[in-house]
Order: sequence, then structure tokens, then C-alpha cells
Amino acid sequence: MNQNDMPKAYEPADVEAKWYPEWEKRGLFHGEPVPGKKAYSIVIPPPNVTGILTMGHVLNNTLQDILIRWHRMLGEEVCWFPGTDHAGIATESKVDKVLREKEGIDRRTLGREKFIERVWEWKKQYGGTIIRQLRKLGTSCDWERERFTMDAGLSDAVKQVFVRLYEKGYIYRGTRMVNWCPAAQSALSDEEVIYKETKGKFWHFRYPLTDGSGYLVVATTRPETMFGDTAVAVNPRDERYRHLIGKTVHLPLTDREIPIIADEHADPEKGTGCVKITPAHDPNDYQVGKRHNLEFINVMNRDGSMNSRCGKYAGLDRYECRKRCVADLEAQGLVEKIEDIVHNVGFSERGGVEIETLLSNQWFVKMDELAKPAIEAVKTGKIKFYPERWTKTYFHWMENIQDWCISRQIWWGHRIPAWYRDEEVYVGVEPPKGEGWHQEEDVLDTWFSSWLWPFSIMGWPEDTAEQKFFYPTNDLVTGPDIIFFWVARMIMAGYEFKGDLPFRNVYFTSIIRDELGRKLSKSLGNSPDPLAVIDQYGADALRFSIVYIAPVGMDIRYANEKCEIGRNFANKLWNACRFRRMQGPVSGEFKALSAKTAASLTPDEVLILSRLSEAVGSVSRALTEFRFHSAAHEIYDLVWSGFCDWFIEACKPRLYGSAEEKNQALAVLDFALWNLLRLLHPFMPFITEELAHQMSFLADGESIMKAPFPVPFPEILPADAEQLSAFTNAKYELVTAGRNLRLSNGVPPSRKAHYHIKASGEAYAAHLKNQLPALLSLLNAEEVSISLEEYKADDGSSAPSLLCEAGVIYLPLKGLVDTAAEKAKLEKQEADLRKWIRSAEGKLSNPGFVSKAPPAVIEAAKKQLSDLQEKLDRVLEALKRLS
RNA sequence: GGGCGCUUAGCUCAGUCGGUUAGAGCAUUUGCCUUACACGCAAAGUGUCGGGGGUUCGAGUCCCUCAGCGCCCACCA
Repeated sequence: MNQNDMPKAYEPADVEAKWYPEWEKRGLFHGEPVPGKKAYSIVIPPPNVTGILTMGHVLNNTLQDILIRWHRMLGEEVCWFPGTDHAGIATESKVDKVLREKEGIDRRTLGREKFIERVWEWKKQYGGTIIRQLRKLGTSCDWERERFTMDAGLSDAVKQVFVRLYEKGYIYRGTRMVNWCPAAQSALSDEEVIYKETKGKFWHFRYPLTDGSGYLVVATTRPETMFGDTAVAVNPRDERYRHLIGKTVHLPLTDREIPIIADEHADPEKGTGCVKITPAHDPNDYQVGKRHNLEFINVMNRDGSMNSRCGKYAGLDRYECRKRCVADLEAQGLVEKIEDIVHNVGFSERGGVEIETLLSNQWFVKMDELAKPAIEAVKTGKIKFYPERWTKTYFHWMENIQDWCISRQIWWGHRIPAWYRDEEVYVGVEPPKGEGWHQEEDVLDTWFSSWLWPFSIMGWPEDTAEQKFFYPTNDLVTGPDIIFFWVARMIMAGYEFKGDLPFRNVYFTSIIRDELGRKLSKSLGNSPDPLAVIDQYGADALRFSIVYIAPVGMDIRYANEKCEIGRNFANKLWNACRFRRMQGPVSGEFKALSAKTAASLTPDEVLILSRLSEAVGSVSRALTEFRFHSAAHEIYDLVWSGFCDWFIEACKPRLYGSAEEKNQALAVLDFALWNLLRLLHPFMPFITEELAHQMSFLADGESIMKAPFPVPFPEILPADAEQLSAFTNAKYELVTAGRNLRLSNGVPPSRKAHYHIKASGEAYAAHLKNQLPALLSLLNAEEVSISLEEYKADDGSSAPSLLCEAGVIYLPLKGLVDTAAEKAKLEKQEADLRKWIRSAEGKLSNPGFVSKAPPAVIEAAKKQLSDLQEKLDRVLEALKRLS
């Protein structure tokens, strides 16, 4: 091993390409049921099989990998179950689009069977993209257990669940108002509709009374639905219209007469107070229609065009129809006025088009009974949410839960296991015996397989060792946007089918936005490609940066340049190790310091080891509480500031000193580095593995993945560690002051300086004298004299000085000193001190404080005041000397 | 309309149980290629903790209130 074989800068690409296949080859990601051993498991939120890696996935999977790697190092039997989701509508439209563009075939001309074959082909060829990309990130999923929601086993689980719920009476088929997506030509669940503020018109139309006595004015945003109107409603208490109740109006553009009815639904404050009732196309009108026994007229085709009930408008697209209706009504003088309004309009989450609410025959799941244990689990804290506030969102939804529309009029998905023959309906896992049965054409909502994921992935409904050992899983990491779609439903499914919760903790990640706070989206072009970022900065850099910048429980503002944090940090760590290697081979004490070394620790060593031991504890605590970001900050600060800036610099003279000093310094460096690498490994897996080998902490064939996670080591530290650390910090404060003096007085860095320190007391003086080599090195000084006396120059020249906890540091200067600047600096110190003294005195003279504050706080305040006064005296002395 | 969150340095954010003089990174200024690192080192400046009120010996932190911003749910006449 020689010092030249580590490049000056860390080069991630080769290191990542080397280690990932190695880890996988050695089976380090694999988890196996080991009865008696502590289990730790996570199921991945399965990305869409059509998906490509986004920054959202990066965050999500990095956090999961941190947890997984951490627990693996804790010696638990760990398994991270990966896989992908068949994503019904998304995949179907994706493949449909590809077929149309590349081959000019429509899925309908292809037919159901052929089309599904093509989707499978497409899935085989392109479906693994996101899984390959996840490997680049370093995720340690158990790839041997990769599953797909349409795998045979998972499809069995879906059928089982459907049949069980049907037999329990929780699944039913019925004609109800549903959300209809004209693009997908399928029903959607309520959760798949997103409402957007949209500019629209509020048209006021005249509906003539059939008795010729005038007209009513109804206001609507959807003129084209008027062909489905079967009444006009007014509020029974509305004086303006009471006399019209029971009469009829002529529905314009048709030859129909419809009644004027009284119903509370009509709001006198809204519009004109008269509402057209379209029971087949509006949820409220549907209720009104039921109350008044109105006719339900569906006026639309599956694709959103108008049907034969619309007379000459039949076949027109809904928007075209709207235009023509308005024009024709205008021509007939039936338009009273047109207002501009902004209102919320529902769009299909996937298709991006305006949805229709319409009456349709669909399959539903009754949810209220399923919700009960799931609500209870979160209420009692058996399942915990982080951040906790998401429980409110959860409870609100769960306590107002609606039946779930699970049927979809598409082809790609789990076909509903129901068969029809004439009026008979058969529901079962296997098709019915006998002739004449045909299976339900509809497939199930994608989430109907996702909600079973935590146990279907482990082989349910078979009774498997995996379920016994790994179920319930421990933690779930996912975005808050799918709390209803997925999290809530998994909890319900867990209790219903396994009789137990699916996971104990749910960590909701931040949502990633761009630098301006906008959501990342393809159309805005502000969606960075994680693979390009990995190429540029390295996977570890991306992982670390995104955790480092993720604010707790809030959205992340991400920009690629922020990956410099992680890249620079990786480089810093790399060079710290490179420096260490230049000093010679690894010592035998990296795993545990010898008693001899521990007994002769220098104050600098005591400080860094104390900090390290504490950091190990607080990083572990932070991870337990899912405070990833504070763990990352802690490690970053420890490595950069504590270890590199101070400790390495302070130990340099010892490395060039006696053999005994050098060996001790190396032992401590190695011990600290081996702890740091393991502490950091869950966050930056590649570089830590590489360095552990570069440093020979590990032999060939070993991996840091299986090395024990560090534990605090207070037993190594001396009894007076705290005091020694305080002295050392005070020493560093003097160094900073000395450097300040040098810079502000223009002493070039190339020149070795001379300093004098007037120590604050015997204890400080002894400590500083004892630490002279480190002081000289840190100050880049030739000489530092230490005494209890202030500095006096033989030739009468003066010396600027700065006041610190441990004493006053002087930088004697031959020749001219900028006394004005010196004086100004001292005067500022004086002013600050007086301000703080006033505040301290004020506090101590407050009778309330003295009588009510805890004694320790009062003592601290007294000590602070006397320290401040002492410092002020010294500043005043210096000022006197100057004038 | 209901709920949740945010507002701290130029920017992005920490700030634990209410307790010394409110911190970090980036950016800025100054000096440095000092033999691990210029993806670096050293030093410096920067605050009405959104406004107002209250509780308390003591409030960035707890309570009330107002304002601005964001998100979720409900609401398509």
C-alpha cells in the first residue's frame, strides 16, 4: 500500500460500479426467516412498472435504505421487499400510446387478449427500468424477493380477498354515481379525482313555462347536460317561486316538459335560486331525483360525446355540444346572461381530462366496518405516524369513509372473479362449472392489489415462514399524497385478512419541489434526472445531500447544485482517510483502543472521542425517531469541523514526533475513522465500503454492510473528560483569536508568528503549556509564551490582543501597529461586554428571578456575570495602555 | 366553508424540557495553492425570530389574535 494509489479527489463512478454487484453477488441484501433472531422488514412502495426514477423515489428509497442498512448493522435479520405495481390505467394508456405511435394499431382493433399479451411483452422489455435505476442509488433491497402485483401469487391473493369480501357482503355491485374518465373510459374512485380551480362561465337560461305565463331562469355551468334535465328545483321557502311549484316548463332544445319541484337542495342565494336537475349527471341531483322519483337520463357516451338522447347534438363532443347549445339558445333568445366564474372542476388524476359524474353499474367495497380496527390502531398508537400530525388527515378521511368503487373498464389488471349466466351471478376464485357463463369484463382498481402488498408479497394466502417471521413489517416510508390510496387501505387490509397491523411506524416523506417551490413536473421541465445527477456527483452525494437538505416534515426545495454538499463531504472524508494512510499502515487498535492508549489520551483526543461517542448515541436516537436530517447534520459537523478542522490539525505535530506519540495518534485516528465510517455507512454506502477497505479496516471478502453499528464508548474516556474537553475548546477559541490577530494585522501566513498568552488562571496556564506543540501548529507559530502576566515589549512596541475564556492572546508586532483599529476593536468588545453585563445584572437584581428560578440557573447567571466583569476589566486595562 | 402547515441572517433552513450573548450551509468580504483535501484552509460581517396582545422571574420556544404564503378535504346548480 503506498500513498499514491488513492486519487486526490474521490471518484465515485468506479467505486459504485465495483461494490454494488459485489454486494449483490455475495447475497448481502438477502433476508431469510431465522426463528429466534430479531426481524426487521420494510416493503417498498411499489413504483409503477412504467415508471422511471424521480427525485421523489430517490428520497423515499434513500430513507428506506438508511433504515435497512442501519438495522442490518445492528445485527438484525433484515429484509427489504421490493417490487413494482402494474398500475392499470397508467400502463394501459402508455402501451396503447406506444402501439399507436410505433405500429399504428389501436388497442380496440387488437382486441383484449392480444392487447394484454402486448402489455406483458412491453413489461418484460421495459418494465424493469426503475428497478435497475434503484440499484444505481445503492438500495439494498432483497432482489431475490422482487414481486410484481400481477404475479400469479399476488393475483391469487387478490381473488381470495375479493371472494371473501363478497361472501361477507362487503363487496356489492350496484348502479351509483361514479366519477367517469372519458380518456380512460373507465370509472374512477373518488381519490383519483383532483379538483382544480378553473375559469368557466355561468350561463343563465330561460326555461319557458308551459302555461305560457313566462319563464324561469336557471343558472348552470354545464349547458350540455340539459338533455338529461328531468326537473327544475326551487327552494320551498323561496317566496319568489313558491307559486310555480307543481307547474311545468318546456325544456329548450327538446320537446320535453319537466316539472318544477320543491327541494331543499335549491339554494335561494345561489344563482337565480332555480336549479336544473340532471339526476344522471350530478351527485346532488341524483339525490333529488331519488327523492322525487324523477327519470334518470344518461346523455353521454363512454368517451364523453353526447348520445342519442341529445337529438341533433348526438355524437358531438361534450365541449362542442356545449358551444352549440349556447349558440342555439342565444338564437332563440333564451339566454338571460353569461357570467364569468372561477370554480373547482374535477380532473382525472391519470388522464388529465375533466371527469364526468354519471350513473353507472359498478362494483363497490363497503368500507365502514373495515375502517374500525384501522382507526383504532392509530388512535391507540399501535401504529405511529411520523410526523404525527398526519394522523388528523387519516382520521378525518377514515371517519367519513365512502364506499370504494373498485371496478375499472379497462383491460390491464386483475379481472374481477365474477361470472354471469342470464340473471345468475357467480363469484369465486375458480370459474364456475357448466356452460354459458361469461366472466365480468371489468378489472379491479390497481390499489385493490396494492393494499394487500405487505402480506401478498410474502406469499399470502399460503401460510409461509416469511409471514411468520417478517410480518408485521416494521416501518413504512412513503409520501403523504398516498395516505388514502394506499396507507389507510393497507392498514384495513392488514387487520381484515391477517388479523394484525401491516407495519408499526409510517414515516411520511417530504414532497420535493424545485428551487422556486414549484412541484416537480414533466411539463414544467423542472424534474431533474437522478441518473444524470448520480453521474455528475455520485450516488452517495445525492443520497446524503437530499437527506441533509430535507427539512423536518416540510417540502424540500431541491436544486442539483445542492448535491455539492454531499460531493464535497464525500471528498472531505476521502481526503481525511488519504491523509491517514500517508502516515503509515493501520494500527491494531482500530476496533478497540488498548488500555495503554486509553490511559494516555491527550486533551485533543479526549475531546474528539467524547464528541464521537456522543454523536454515536444521538445519531442512533435520531434514526429511531426518523430524524434523518438531524442525523446527517450531526455526522457532517463531526467529520468536518470536529475531526478534520480541529482534531487532525491538532494531532499533526504528534505524528511527526516521537514513535510513541505517533503510534498513539495513529491508534486514535484509526479508532475514530472506523467508527465514523460505520456511522456514516447507512447514508453513504459506497464510499464508506471503499474506504473501509482502502484503510484495511476490512479484509477482502468482508463488508462494512455487516460490520457492527457503533455504540457509545464512555468507558474509554477519562473521568475528567468533560473538563478536559472544556479546556480544549477554550484552547481552540484562543487559536481562532490568534489567527484573527494575524490576519487583521497583516502578518503573512508564510511567516511563523510569535504569540503571548496571559492565561486566565493557573489551571489554564498549566493546560496550555502542556499543549504547546499543538498550539504552535494550530497557530502556525514559532513561539507561544504562556504566563499569568500581560505582554510587555522590551522595545516599547505594542501588541494587539484578544480576550478569550482561557486568557488574553497577544500578537507582538515590531514596528507600527494600527492603534486606531486596535482601539476600535477593543471599544467594540467593551460595548458588548457592558451590554451583556447590564442584562446579567438586570436579571440578578430581579427579585422574581432570584426567588423563583432554579438554583442551577441562578448560579450560572452569577458565574456569567463575574466572568463578564473580569473580561471587562482586562479590556479596560488594554484600552488604558493604548491611550 | 373545515382542517393542517409555514413565516428566524441576502437565500435555504436548524433551534430538544421555556433558562448564558439565537445557529449552520450557501452567498458576500478579506487573506491563503500552509505537504489530506481549492470539491480546500483561515478569518470577518449580517437578525425588530411575520405584526399585536397575553402567561411567566424569564418567550424564537407556551396561549390568544391578526396578516401573508402553501397544502389537504368538502364544494362543479
